[in-house]
Amino acid sequence: MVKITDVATAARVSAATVSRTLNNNEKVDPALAARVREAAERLGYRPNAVARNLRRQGTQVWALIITDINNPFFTALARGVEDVAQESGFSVLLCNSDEDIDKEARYLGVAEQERAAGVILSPRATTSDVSRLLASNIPLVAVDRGLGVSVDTVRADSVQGAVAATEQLLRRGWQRPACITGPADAETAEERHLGYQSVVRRLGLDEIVQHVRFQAEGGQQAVQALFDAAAPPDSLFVANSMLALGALAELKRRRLRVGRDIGLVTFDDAPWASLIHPTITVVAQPAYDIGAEAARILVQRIRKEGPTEPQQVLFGTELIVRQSCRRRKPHRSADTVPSTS
Amino acid sequence: MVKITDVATAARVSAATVSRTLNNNEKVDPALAARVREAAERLGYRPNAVARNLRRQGTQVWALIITDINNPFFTALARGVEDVAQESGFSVLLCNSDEDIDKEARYLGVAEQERAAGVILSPRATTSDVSRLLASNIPLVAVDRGLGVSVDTVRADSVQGAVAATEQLLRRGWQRPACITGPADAETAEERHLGYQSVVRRLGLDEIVQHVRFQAEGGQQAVQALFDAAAPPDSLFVANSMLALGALAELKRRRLRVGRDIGLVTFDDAPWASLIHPTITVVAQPAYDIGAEAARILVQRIRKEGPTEPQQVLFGTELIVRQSCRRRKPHRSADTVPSTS
DNA sequence: GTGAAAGCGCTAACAA
DNA sequence: TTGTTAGCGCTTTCAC
Repeated sequence: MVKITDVATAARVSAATVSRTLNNNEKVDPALAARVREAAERLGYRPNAVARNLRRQGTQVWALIITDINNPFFTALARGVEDVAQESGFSVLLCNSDEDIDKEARYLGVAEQERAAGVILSPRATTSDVSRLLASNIPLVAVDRGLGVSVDTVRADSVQGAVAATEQLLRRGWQRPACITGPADAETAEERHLGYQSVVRRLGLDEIVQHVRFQAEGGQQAVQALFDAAAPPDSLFVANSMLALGALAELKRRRLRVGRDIGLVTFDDAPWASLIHPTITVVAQPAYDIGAEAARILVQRIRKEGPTEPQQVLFGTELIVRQSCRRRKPHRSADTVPSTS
Repeated sequence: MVKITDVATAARVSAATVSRTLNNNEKVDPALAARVREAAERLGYRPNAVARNLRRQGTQVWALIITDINNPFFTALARGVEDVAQESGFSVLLCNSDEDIDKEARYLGVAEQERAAGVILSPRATTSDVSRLLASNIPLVAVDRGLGVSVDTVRADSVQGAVAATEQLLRRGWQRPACITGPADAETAEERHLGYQSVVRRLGLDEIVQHVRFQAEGGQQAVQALFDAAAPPDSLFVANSMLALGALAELKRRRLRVGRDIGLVTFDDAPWASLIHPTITVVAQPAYDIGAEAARILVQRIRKEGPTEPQQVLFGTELIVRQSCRRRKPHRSADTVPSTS
């Protein structure tokens, strides 16, 4: 492995000059600089980032810890983070906590030990322990879900989105909507539940809620539980697209026809939502923008610019009405049915 | 930031003893060890991994560079990598090259400079330049796609899968299958094309091929081109699920009914493939296993175990027949049509 | 079994 | 403008 002193020797200058040239920090004599670059090129020199990080007491790497790499919401968010990071000279270490509090803790530990320049975290629970990170003065931005402690947070308005979704079901004439959501200690799960709750309570309807893991299997289990029960719902508000995947599969298995026998609205406009039959009515979140905004805030924190108090950014959501919330019978041929929305 | 000397002072021992205790390498007097652990705990000491890496001349971090984070195939593969890495004490830095040769090069550079313990790469093209990495003696395993140079490679048998897919279309009575695939310099794209080609040539059929970007937009464009042409195909073999997403959207827009007007088989069993209408016939790859196997090989390389010559692992694929390759008309109500397969 | 001391490769303060 | 020097925090001989 060729190192800086090898380049220095080859270019007949000191290591400091090589460093200065390659970091083009200070003015170096063009002739020397040329010799340095030529030597570095010829020897195939790659600066050792580990040594540089140690000396500089800091890295150029972020940890982005998300709860589910299979969820298109998070991959879109990750792209938003990545694009802004790239522009600002940072690399992104993407970690999948898999909705597992231990994995999350492990990754937070790695981020701390590797002295990440910053962390963007989608917390598994509001009680996720980030105290060590804060104690280490590593800037942290929470995305999608908030934390018990006060940190920069970027998310969408889950309550409002859930209200809109539930009201849409009722507007279409459904009368017994149930809510399938994630674990109660995950902020998005609870807020979407609360939005649903506020609507059904206001109208004096039964509150029917299933808390399950935020994964396809959870959605499947929830549908099983709901429709094996004595008084099944007539429609579903589903809190994210992974749950929807499982729920739809199970409904299909039971030959319950969405948009006819059953109404359905789900959070997140997954790529397949407009493709399946019937097309799915969704509450879309600006996932990419959430990630990009979180990244912008993180850059500010690292550079110690901007406001000192924690920022709270709340994006709006958009209800995209498609076929799955319909109640009346569709035409004969499903393929040619225009959306009734 | 508390460092090892602070712990040493607090525990009234030397830094060396703290290091030995915390790495439980050598035998340390239990009494001292207890004092060290107590002090480390009390002060909230976190070893600085950057310093450790420099001293040890190596890291515990892998770079996993994939071409599309939105593609469920790659996220499943990533989970396979991650699980094995975790078991073996490594962390995985996931990088999304986004089918962009420059981004890929940038990430390869980062992996090299950060002295990654190993790299798993899904090469954008067979000509992707990994020479620097090899020169730095960083173990490299190619996944999904091969490279021009001879390195450990783990992938599925694309040719065989493409042959099976194309034959399935013909078996169902389709007579003008087209192939929608990725850029010709991506190995999977070309092999899937070749599999298709071998079948249509053998039968003397027209070879109708669209090379596009391996993304949803590409699939859309390909369908536009194919069906705006003078002699459109009657069926499609699509080389991955992202292309399929775009192709299906465009077919839907054109009111071409898959499984009736148009036959379709695609690579990759995406989560939505069995959910949409009609359900999609796919060539499934063992994505998780490919990732896990690549990770196992990488561990071997890092530990300098196992065979010295490059390993080539080829997984089989599985044709899962569903509705989208049908030709005869389905029953009236699409929801209750049983699969004809 | 423990401590002293060297040094991983780089950058930044200080001298020249 | 350039070189000399110190030192980032840790691990690992080497001597005791």
